[in-house]
Amino acid sequence: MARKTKEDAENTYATLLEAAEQMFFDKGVAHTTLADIASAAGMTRGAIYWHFKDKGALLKALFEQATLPMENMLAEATAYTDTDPLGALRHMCLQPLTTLAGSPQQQRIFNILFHKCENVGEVANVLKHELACRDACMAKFENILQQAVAAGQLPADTDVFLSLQTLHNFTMGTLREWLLEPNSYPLARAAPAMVDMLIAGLRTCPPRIEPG
Amino acid sequence: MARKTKEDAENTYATLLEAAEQMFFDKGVAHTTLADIASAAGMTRGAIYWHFKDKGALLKALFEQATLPMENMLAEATAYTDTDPLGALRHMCLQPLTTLAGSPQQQRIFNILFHKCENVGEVANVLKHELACRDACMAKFENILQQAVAAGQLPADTDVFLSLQTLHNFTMGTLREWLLEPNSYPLARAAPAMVDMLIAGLRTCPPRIEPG
DNA sequence: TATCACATACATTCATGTATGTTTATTTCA
DNA sequence: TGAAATAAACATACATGAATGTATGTGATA
Repeated sequence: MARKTKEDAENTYATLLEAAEQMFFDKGVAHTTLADIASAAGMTRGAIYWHFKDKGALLKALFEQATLPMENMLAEATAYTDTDPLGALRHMCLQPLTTLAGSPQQQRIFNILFHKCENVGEVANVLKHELACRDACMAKFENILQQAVAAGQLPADTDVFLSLQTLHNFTMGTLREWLLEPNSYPLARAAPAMVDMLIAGLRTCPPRIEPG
Repeated sequence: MARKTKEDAENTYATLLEAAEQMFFDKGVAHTTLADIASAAGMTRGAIYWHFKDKGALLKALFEQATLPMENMLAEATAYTDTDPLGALRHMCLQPLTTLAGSPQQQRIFNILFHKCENVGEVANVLKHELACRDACMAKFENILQQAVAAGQLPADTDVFLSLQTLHNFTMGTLREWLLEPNSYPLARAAPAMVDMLIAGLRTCPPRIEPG
């Protein structure tokens, strides 16, 4: 057609992102063609090539929406200072689980991340940013764990690194596995019990620094 | 070339599988062409089309190698009868972690499973078998958990289902995350400490059956 | 009137599937 | 037993379709 108003253009930009999200979710990143996305958005590939360089740029724009909540969590957790490290830890473990359970859009995006894309080549490059965000989160986590040890909430010989890994692995695994069958159990209600169990384990039998 | 002896043929079959494994690992399932695989195996696509119907059949054959250890674990766990359910549980949680840590080939295959393929369309169909195996494992797990409750090793009001999910999520998450950076820590040595922590949490603060 | 925001048309590449060729191990039969 | 026939185990060649990127067209808007 023709030139639209600036608002119209931004609208089609968003529409294209939504269509991409839907198509990636349905057919996987590698198997969705730009024609698929354009068609789902009710346009042609011309619109896509106008707003994005290629499929990789589309994916990157899509995933950048997903890192925002992570960064929010980071900022929020920083507010929780040293009054109750273990409580902060609990909160930080819970946060991604409950927010995911409450946001269908995040569910689609993380479903794409976990199950609908290959971590190779161009996509891997896009995911570098996610990894950086993850590392920042884990650094924060480790910091809080150390505070918990220092505050006497955890045994002195706790292996902070392994504790960190355990919590992280559980969290990521829960996100991934729950997304496979979101109706198998209510994540938002179940998450507190799960996390409390982990923290109880952390207090009674934390991973110790191994000799050798 | 021409007709080889039967042994030769089986040899090329295995070679093709190895090449596919390597290429899937390097470039992802969707982005590896049959020409890539054939070339890596030192042959042409003719060989592939002779031994396999298409790429999906190749992938299926490759993944069937991966389910074998799972089924072994299942059989092995069945041997552990009701003398010590919690001990059996510990063993079953540990098994996949330690075997993965010890088998480079399993590491490649599971890496493909987790990070190098899209769970959509044809591939999703191939993975149905894995899911079925997983379900069998989880049923066994649940059974053992119930035995542990019955034997008094776990509180009577333990939510067996949620306990199961928690352990399962941790296990899958650990496999996935460790494969992203296998050198970040020695999984085989770390796994016992991690699993013991989880089981301690299970004993001291298991997920309870929620009212409502 | 220029340019924005697309749609349309075109050229190219690439992967797939199939059809056919080729060589050699088996089998068969005299 | 030995030669011809068959069929196994691939390689090669070809046809097809699909996806991409780009080039160009076009109508509204500022």
